[in-house]
Amino acid sequence: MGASKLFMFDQRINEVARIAKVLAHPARISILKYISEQDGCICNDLVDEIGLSQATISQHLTVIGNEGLLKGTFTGKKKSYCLNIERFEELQMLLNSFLNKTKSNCC
Amino acid sequence: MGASKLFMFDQRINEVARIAKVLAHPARISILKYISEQDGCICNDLVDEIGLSQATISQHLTVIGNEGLLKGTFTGKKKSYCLNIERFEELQMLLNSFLNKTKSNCC
DNA sequence: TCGTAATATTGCAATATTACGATATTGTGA
DNA sequence: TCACAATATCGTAATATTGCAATATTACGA
Repeated sequence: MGASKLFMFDQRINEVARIAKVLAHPARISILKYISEQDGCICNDLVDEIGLSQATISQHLTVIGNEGLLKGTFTGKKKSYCLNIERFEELQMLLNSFLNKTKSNCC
Repeated sequence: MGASKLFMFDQRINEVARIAKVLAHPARISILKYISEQDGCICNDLVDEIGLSQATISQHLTVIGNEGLLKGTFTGKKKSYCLNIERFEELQMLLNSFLNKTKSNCC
């Protein structure tokens, strides 16, 4: 019942799914978009921009961060987030590697 | 509280998230992988292959199908699923379009 | 027509995710 | 040190997803 039979899938497959999960919520897409547009940004900007509560934004940032997609630096009491481009590209490549392999043969 | 504040995000953003959501579960990744490897396949094969119940597999197939990723043809009482490559590539392009735009500027 | 095989749907239980108020933490400047 | 601003974490409610047994549907062959 319920979820989490993840154990039964091989690592590669779980990895692709995990990457996709980060992108699977519009708030996180918005956050990534905004961060990239701002060339570094701040959580509170996101709260204003996206219109979700500070707690919720912070939570989404954690989800994105857990996949290694963010570099955050404190400047004073504010935290500047920006993309970890290397990791970002790595994930994009993993995704595309799966997608390309999948579409290569078909009926 | 809880979920679904999707209305507040623009269409483009919701679309990317929706695409990612299809890929956000290892069972669905496995299904896509298996279908592509088999050059057309059958639901019951998937049940054996993936080890989830027939009902669950069928459900996942519906999720994948709702994004237009499957073409199913009945041959007798069996249903042959295969990838809708055109749609598959379209989604891949949408994803990459977002990812590329996002990573292009950074601090 | 019946029985059977393959797939879909329904109903429901278990989990996971999302959201937010309240509170904690951390750093700054007075 | 104290008050304040920015961010993180906790607790909890609402919603969504996942999974399966049971049942329905559909198509075939006898």
